[in-house]
Amino acid sequence: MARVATTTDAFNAVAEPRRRQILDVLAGGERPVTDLVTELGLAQPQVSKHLKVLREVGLVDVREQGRQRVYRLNGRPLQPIHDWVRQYERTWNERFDSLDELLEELKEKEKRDENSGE
Amino acid sequence: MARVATTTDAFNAVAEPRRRQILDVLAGGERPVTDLVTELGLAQPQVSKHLKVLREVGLVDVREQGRQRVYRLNGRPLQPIHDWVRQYERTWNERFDSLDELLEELKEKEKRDENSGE
DNA sequence: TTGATATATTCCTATATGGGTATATAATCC
DNA sequence: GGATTATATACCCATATAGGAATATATCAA
Repeated sequence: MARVATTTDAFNAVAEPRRRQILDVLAGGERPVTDLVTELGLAQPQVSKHLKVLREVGLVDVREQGRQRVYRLNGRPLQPIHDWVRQYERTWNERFDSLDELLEELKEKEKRDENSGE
Repeated sequence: MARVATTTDAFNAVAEPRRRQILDVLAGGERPVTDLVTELGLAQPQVSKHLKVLREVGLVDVREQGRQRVYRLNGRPLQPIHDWVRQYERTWNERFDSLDELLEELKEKEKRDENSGE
């Protein structure tokens, strides 16, 4: 098998830097494709193809307006990424003071002790 | 060109679900490869290859212990992902009450107005 | 109708990948 | 030393990219 499809989930869709750029632009408000083309300095077909991927994972919505397709950001599919990464925040952040994180720490220690006794 | 290399950054390394699984296990404390093999139910060479990718982006560190290689999580490379995704939190979260986010909102509106007048 | 503009789709190609399998390497035990 | 255990690497293969280029499709303008 090859790599997981880019359209599998937001994790994969967003791994491509161009697609993150597109979302970053759309974060500033909805845009027709041509705007994205000029702002990204990418060829039009490539932009359309990236938009297709983003559409398939639900990260953007389209609205037809004359001959233009206006794309709008929909961040919801990013939430699973946020949730997953957030669990690791304490691994790079010194301060972990909430009760929640303290409990996480304890669970970690438990598992570590279990494991070292083999 | 093909897809961006998995070893380019944490975004790409972590897009593969198996590698997220590995990190999830390592979040419970450092582990030798064999433990990961049994916990993931994956073949040993595959695990080693995934670990190599994770090593190359700095998401894990290794420590030699006899004939074992004990892998340990290093979450720091995840921070850019966290930072990027966090900017989109308001797109799925109803409550955005901080001044910071309010300013973001205003900037957004500005750009949107600029854009609609064309 | 003809032409121009906006966007999507198709075809091409090079490339990296992920799993499978076999093997290399190294440490440990007898 | 020889056997076993732990891990990494090499090789093969099917596959899905991402960009490039050309073209299809649709809408608007004159």
